[in-house]
Amino acid sequence: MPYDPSAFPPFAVTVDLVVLTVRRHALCALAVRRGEPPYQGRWALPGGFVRGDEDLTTAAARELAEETGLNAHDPAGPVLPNAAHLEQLATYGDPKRDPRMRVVSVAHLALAPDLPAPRPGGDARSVRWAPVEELLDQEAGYGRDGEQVTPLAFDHAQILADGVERARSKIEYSSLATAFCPQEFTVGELRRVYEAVWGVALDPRNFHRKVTGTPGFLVPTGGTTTRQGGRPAQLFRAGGATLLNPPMLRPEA
Amino acid sequence: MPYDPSAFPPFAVTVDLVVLTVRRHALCALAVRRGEPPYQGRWALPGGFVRGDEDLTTAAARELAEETGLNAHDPAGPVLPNAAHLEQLATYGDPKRDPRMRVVSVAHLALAPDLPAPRPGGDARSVRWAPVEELLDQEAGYGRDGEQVTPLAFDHAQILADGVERARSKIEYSSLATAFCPQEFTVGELRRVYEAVWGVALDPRNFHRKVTGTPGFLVPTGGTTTRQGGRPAQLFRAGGATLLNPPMLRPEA
DNA sequence: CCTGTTTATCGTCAGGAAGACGACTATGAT
DNA sequence: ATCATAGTCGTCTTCCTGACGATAAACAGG
Repeated sequence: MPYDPSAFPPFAVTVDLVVLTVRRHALCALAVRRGEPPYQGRWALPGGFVRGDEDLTTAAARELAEETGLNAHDPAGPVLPNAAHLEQLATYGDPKRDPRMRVVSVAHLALAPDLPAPRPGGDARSVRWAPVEELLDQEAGYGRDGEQVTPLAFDHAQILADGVERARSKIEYSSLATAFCPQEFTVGELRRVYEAVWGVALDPRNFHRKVTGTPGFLVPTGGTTTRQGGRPAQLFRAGGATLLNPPMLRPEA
Repeated sequence: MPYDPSAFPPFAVTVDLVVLTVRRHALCALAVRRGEPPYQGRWALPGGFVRGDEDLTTAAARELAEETGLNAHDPAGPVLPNAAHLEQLATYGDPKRDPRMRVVSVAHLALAPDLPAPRPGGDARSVRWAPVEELLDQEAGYGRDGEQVTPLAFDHAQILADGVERARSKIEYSSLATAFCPQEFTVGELRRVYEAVWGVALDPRNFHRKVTGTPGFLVPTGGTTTRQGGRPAQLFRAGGATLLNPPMLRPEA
């Protein structure tokens, strides 16, 4: 019964990317403006077709590089300067999600540090970092700079919401928040990542105690910096630990 | 560039199911024997093609019903007697995972209580509950009853391992362990679920304090049972809570 | 130079949760 | 009657967290 090669409906398979970063104390996602129907002129998540000989993760990494110039971080390989965390998020396959044909999209989640160049990819006008709050709040109407904000194309609002929720919960029990930081960073910078992703204020003293007391989370590099103003802060790199035990606790209310 | 309808490679899309239950103090998964090449005679996860007009979750629920007679549990609907938890697990799309053609499989995870009828589905000889340890340990060679055990077909060993890991971590911070129990169950039965899924022994006194002290986890029904021998135990139903805060802690070593 | 502001870092204390484990209870089996 | 088996309630110690006081090291401006 299964696998009759002559009797299965053909699908198009795409990858869509939720690329998150923290800019100006806000969690932002990469959005591209669609140049053709359907949803012409609307913002959408970057993505594209999976090629015939390509793995899903490979396709996602390729799209990520095309849009941002970021390399997917290979846990086995060396630490690259432009490395982003990349993982599979979920797969969306409602028969009506694309009006033209049956498309199944394997969404991926990428976490990147704040990029010096806002739009290193191909065409500049149609790619931007937008606060996720702005992209998800369909009632907002207008963004920060007066640009009209309409709901994201296709089911991308749902995909983005799922990606944001994944990131919010995953930084609780893993060291993934460091993926939002440059290679060297301070405890305060890491704290501001948590505050931006969770949208809450954290006590600097308790946060400092927690992260410096978790073995393998942070490794001091010896240097200090004063780029945030105030007293110089120690610089750290991400340690080898990936799972935090006990986890960071996200405040309730 | 994206979505040129004439220029995308066609894929077959399937759903594969990791159906877990707890039988005789062991975590077991549903396996079907393949009747045709490739991997003829090997055990595999149940699954099948997604139909042309069908959502992914719908396809998974349909396959689950076909193989086990279980209904997928709809959180919004009433509590059905034969309801299993069903959620999307991950998607597997290596170009070579099926030697015949390009197949992308959206794996789903289902958790079911121990079924009175071991193989309620279609053909009986070729479906069985097997301890996951047996299915995943490719060196085992022979199962409990002398039946030869070979590695699962395709990449199903990886899919099963991912599903088991998802279940193991998810019962930590959610009330999902109750999906392995009948509608009414005792604290001891719930504890044996945790012990089987995690493969560890838990202190009955601390476990009792924890689960009865977590608001919304368990609701006493008033009845008692002595089906486990010993002193009669209170019967409970699953409460409304889905997230456990603080979570159950999985012992380290 | 002194003062106020900002950020970083250390310390203290009370409350809650978890692991270890003793004690008692209510069944059925011998 | 005695024992074995499960279930349930308590106690104690330890660890972690949240709240928050205090000090340190930079910069800005008068």
